[in-house]
Amino acid sequence: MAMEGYKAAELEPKWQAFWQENGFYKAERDPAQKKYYVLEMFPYPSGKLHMGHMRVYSIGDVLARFLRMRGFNVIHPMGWDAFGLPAENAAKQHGADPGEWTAANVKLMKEQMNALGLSYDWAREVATCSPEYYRWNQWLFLLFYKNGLAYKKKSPVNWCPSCQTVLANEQVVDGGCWRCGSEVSWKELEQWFLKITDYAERLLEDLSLLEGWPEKVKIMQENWIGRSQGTDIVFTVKETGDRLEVFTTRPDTLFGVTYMVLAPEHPLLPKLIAGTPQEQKIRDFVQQIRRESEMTRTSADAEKIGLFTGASAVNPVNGEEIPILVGNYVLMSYGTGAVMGVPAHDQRDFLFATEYELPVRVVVNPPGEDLTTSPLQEAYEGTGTMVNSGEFDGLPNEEGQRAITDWLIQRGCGGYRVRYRLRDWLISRQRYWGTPIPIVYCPQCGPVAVPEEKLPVLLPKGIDLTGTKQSPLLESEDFIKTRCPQCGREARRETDTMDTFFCSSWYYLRYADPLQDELPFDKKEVDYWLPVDQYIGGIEHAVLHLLYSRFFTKFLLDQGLVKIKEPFQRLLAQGMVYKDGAKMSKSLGNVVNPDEIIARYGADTGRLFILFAAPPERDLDWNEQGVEGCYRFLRRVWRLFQQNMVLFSGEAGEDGDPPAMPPLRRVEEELQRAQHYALKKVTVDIEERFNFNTAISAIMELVNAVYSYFNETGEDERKRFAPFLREVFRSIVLLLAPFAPHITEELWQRCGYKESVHRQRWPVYEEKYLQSDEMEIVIQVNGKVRGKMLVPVDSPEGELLAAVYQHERIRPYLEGKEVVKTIVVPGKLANVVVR
RNA sequence: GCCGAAGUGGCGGAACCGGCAGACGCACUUGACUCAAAAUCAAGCGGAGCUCGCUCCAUGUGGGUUCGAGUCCCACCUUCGGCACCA
Repeated sequence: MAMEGYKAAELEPKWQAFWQENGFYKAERDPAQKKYYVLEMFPYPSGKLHMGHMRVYSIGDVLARFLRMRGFNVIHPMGWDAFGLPAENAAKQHGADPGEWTAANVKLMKEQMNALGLSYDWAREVATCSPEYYRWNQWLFLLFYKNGLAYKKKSPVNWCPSCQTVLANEQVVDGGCWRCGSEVSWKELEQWFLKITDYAERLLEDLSLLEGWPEKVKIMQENWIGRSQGTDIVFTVKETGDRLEVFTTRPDTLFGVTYMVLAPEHPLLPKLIAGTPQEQKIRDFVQQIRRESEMTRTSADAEKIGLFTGASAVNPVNGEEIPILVGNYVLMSYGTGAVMGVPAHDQRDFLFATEYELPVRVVVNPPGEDLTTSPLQEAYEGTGTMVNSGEFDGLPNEEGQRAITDWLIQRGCGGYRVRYRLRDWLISRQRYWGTPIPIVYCPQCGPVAVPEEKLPVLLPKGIDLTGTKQSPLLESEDFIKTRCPQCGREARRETDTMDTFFCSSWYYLRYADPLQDELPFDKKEVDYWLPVDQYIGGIEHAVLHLLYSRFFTKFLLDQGLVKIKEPFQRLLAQGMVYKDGAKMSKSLGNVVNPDEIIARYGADTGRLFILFAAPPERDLDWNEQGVEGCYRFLRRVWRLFQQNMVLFSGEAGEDGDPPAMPPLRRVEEELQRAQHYALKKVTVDIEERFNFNTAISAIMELVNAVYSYFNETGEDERKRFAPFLREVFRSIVLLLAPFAPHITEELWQRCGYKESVHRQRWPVYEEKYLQSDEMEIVIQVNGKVRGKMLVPVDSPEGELLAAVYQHERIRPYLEGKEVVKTIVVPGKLANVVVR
């Protein structure tokens, strides 16, 4: 009889339809059950899944399926990060409606996801571009606004000339736009910001709660927040009497200050230079700096330029007068926009002072050295003893930091200060395809929030996106013209839309209650399902999306809308997918699409390979032959079952009644050990280590073990041990089920089981089957392996050593030597040290 | 420059607590089946030496700790990632 071959193309759609029709992956709140929230970062609906998607979603699906089998009430939702620039560009290029274009893409990608056999609860699907969703963006924006956390201000902002919109700091990568790479320039614009800086300390502190996050991501966030503890010091401008504040982390070097530098944008600057001979020169300089992009201006190798203003500042600690300069390297956006120059103890200042022939004064001596006697060759940035510092001389400089700051506090000219590198989050975008910011400008009342019951402010349709106005919404008179919600007079709407990261900062909460139309989500649902227990996504969001989401969660906690401090309990940052060592890209022509893989081998093979080729957090190289290998493995499993279906039929027990199975022999016991070893290994690898690659290899080993068992035994033995072999076969299917859901469902059904394999409990290993009465131990002499032997498991050390000394391979090494020491590691090895 | 991660066969990768380095897979070689091929099954597969049983060498480099180091410590090299005038 010809054996039926493995036909993925037939069985995969069959089972996908079956799961769908039977609502297999619907999740319901059930306080009696322990929940588990598995979430993968939702995609932008570009129209096509790529390998990176296939990888994240495969990882998430294995976890979701595994955890269901472990008995958790698993929520595994999916949706669409559907606002954004590509839809708008498609509209410009092909005249498509962004909404229709997006909807068509969503449909395509959803089909692809289903073809991969991903176990999503589609009843919870959300699309951020639907009014039912973005309405709550607006609602949340107003909540921020009412709490003083959303504000508008005019400031120099990052501008991407190609995307024609502003960018948040987090979205500027190496001086270029995160999306298109174009060099980012400056623009002075009135823009909406969210006050994420109010949460800087908590965002930093609570990183310690995130035990399940990769250290790397936490460090990146820590650096981004950039907390720095220091002192604010008030100098006085001699000529005008103005206060001039600086921030420093080295107040101990205050006596070493020999000049001061202001940022070109410093508000005091025009006053300082007014009417001086150098006024015009400095104005030109400032103009020139402002035209430069942030990239040029802040790149580390840009030349440091300083110009003397002619004014001088008075050092509060010693009344000394020092020159005030203006410099291109001082940033208005950090600290106070003014820095004190201490050339002796800061290498940057040292180089600058040398260039401009400013004095260098040592105020900290390294232990056992005196730097004051000869000219410095470089700055001394280390610790030491204070000198040239009046009453503070002789103090260790760390103490001096406190002493000087306290001294300043007493005289009202300074104090301790913590500063952050983090800036407020700029959320305005001059784009069409985004959430309209729900604000109305009234000539009488100023900016007014759109009342809650008037939400959503709908995005108008039929806008000419090829227009040249600052923002596409300015093209629509119908949209702009409105009435003031307060006084009813004619007013105009805000035309900026929100950064799409706003949408993705809370979508994981909406999944808990996706149809809710009274609130963004019902607290009851969110309190049950949240936090996300396992979040999976790309490392590229280490700062952006993950920081914003943490910020939202903390704000919502303060507002009493959620009761969690952190949204994502555990985070898995998966690596990238490469092909032949290079990034997959159209220009290289090395793109492999999930579609092709599904068509050629089936989803199960594709999933298996992408999980087998590398551990999830590492980069993965796509290799066609590796895919073949996984395909071969699945066919091998298929054949194994097809050839042994008799085990599952009545024929196994010839007489009809269940035959008494004879006691297992050594060969069966070994197979049983392999079985339970795999049960243990796969469980631990998925649950504790996310090492799907080694989990899969353990299943392969078990299959290999079955093959070799069959090689060593005959037909009748298989029949005799059928009940045992059935258990082994069941284990294989169950272990493989999360990875290859279709083939396992088919095999399970063919074995005669009625209920789905995905509704089974995860098999549990038994320690007793892992043990053997004999073990092979390694014998070493002086730490080198010299032999092996089989010993009873719990043979006492003495007996074991006696056997070692008698061992024919070992004896030659011991002859004429003195045994100095012996080491016995139970179950592993015996080492004899001789001299 | 600062912070972080990683360097293991021809390749992807194992080795979890310091205990047989190279699991599993790919590629390759050989045998069986076949008219032949594919598929499949079986066997081999880090390097060198040789009396074919072993011996020596081998986890980026150089040191160290230890009976024993891919694993721990010190220094260095290389690659990748993040930050980068942050006062």
